[in-house]
Amino acid sequence: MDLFKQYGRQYWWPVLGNGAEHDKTFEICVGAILTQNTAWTNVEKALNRLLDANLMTLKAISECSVVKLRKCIQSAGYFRQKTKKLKIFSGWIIKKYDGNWKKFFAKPILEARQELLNLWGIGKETADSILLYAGNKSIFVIDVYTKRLCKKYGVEFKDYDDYRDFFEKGLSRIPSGWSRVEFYNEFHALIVRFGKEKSIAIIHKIS
DNA sequence: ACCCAGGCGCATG
DNA sequence: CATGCGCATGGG
Repeated sequence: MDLFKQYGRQYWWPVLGNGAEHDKTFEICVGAILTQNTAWTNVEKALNRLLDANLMTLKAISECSVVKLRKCIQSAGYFRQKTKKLKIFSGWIIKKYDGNWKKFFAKPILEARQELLNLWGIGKETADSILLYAGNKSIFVIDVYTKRLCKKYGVEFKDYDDYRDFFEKGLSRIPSGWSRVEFYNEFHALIVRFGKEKSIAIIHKIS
């Protein structure tokens, strides 16, 4: 909470306003995939290019040519892999859920998570980001910053899911006025920024 | 000229 | 099981 007082809301996702009617849930998923090991500034450029090209929809991405898609997302790096990832992801949600997010997010959370993990190109962090930020599911997202923070305080696990349990159990009391989802969202964002700026701040009593 | 960024899949020992 | 490596761009 000290971090929160210091920095305030981070407003991570959502999202590019830009007036245009596009699928914001999808935009979050695209961002989650494009930002894999990549600076967000580079991802933003790619997202804007996709918007400008009217490609920020499931249908458009899954139907557009590989060459065109690559050009749009080039700035986000690893563009060959990421093009494939976006196409696989889009094709899957269209085929299995008629492109209807509600149908997918209606599933029990762990089933939904596993299904994401079964897709090529979606690992645990990306899956959890999609569930939390796109699906508003209460899943705590772990990334390198979170692990670094833990290590600093002498907490280490070998498995990703052990970190996740640690935070989800440790953060059992949610501050009043916050939903669990909002709190996870904000907490994760703060950790990332905290890591970036190497600020001195204290998170106590996590567990 | 390096190093890093909101990872992941795959090959190797 | 657990490391190691390739993937690619742009900013410090």
